Amino acid sequence: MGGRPALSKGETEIARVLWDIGPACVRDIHESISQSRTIELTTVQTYLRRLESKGYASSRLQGRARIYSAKARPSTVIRQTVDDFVERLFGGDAVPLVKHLIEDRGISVDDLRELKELIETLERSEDKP
Amino acid sequence: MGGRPALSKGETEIARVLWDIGPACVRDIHESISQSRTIELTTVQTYLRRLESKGYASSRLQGRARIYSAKARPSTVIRQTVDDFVERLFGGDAVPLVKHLIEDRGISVDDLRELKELIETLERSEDKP
DNA sequence: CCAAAACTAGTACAAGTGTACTGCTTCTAA
DNA sequence: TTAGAAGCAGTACACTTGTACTAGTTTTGG
Repeated sequence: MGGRPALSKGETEIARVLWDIGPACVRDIHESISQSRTIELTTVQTYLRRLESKGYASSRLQGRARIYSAKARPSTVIRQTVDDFVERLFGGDAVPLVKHLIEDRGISVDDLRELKELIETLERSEDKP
Repeated sequence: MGGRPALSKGETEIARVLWDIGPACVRDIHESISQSRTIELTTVQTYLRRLESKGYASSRLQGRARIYSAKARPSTVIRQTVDDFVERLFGGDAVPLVKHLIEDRGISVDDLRELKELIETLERSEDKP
């Protein structure tokens, strides 16, 4: 499929920020991440370079600064990553994972209701295809 | 937390087999995996050694053969792995992942019903704690 | 008894990852 | 106008991971 090599943990962290704050320079990303943990600016720089070389980001020089933008859409990346994860840990069956998540994850009553509605909608649409 | 280093992809594959078929020697595990993909026996051996050194398995010699047993319970490992995963990809919020899974994963009508019941049970129990 | 089979322990090694330093260049403020 | 800040590209390096070979040791079928 996508052909892109999978993202590592650290790369995913950076990609999320990039999706979040949109096109940004190294410093912006670094600042965003620094709020939750310590990391060197040059480390962020390395990740961004790797993201670009794997095809998940692109960059252009704007004046003196290099601006990075996400290239793959989050939904695509999430899909691939989740596929892989479910395969790895549950042999491809998503149901046990869903159960684990809703049972074990302190999901709020409101969210539960919303999920239930989502399920009901799906049931209806699969009932009469 | 748990102190154990995280499992890699390949290690997880082996650990799942170990949970599945219970204490087993290298050859047993190898045979089980060979049904779905090609892998050298010695590769399996290496994985088992690594599982042991990371604290996820233990082994004893039974006669000439070394028998490996899982040491961590699946639920524990799954919890840790899922925690990490949700954090990494969704900033700790499980709801989007659940949505993705039930919307996008071709879950059967029967399973959907079951999930709905699970949710209803949870709603009731959280309603009056 | 002996060659082949079954096992193990040890070692290897390239690719990927996390983390970061260095050194060069261009702005900018005093 | 010049020293420090801000950028960037390049390089480094130890650790992990995936994958496997090799060389020994014990067992076993003929």
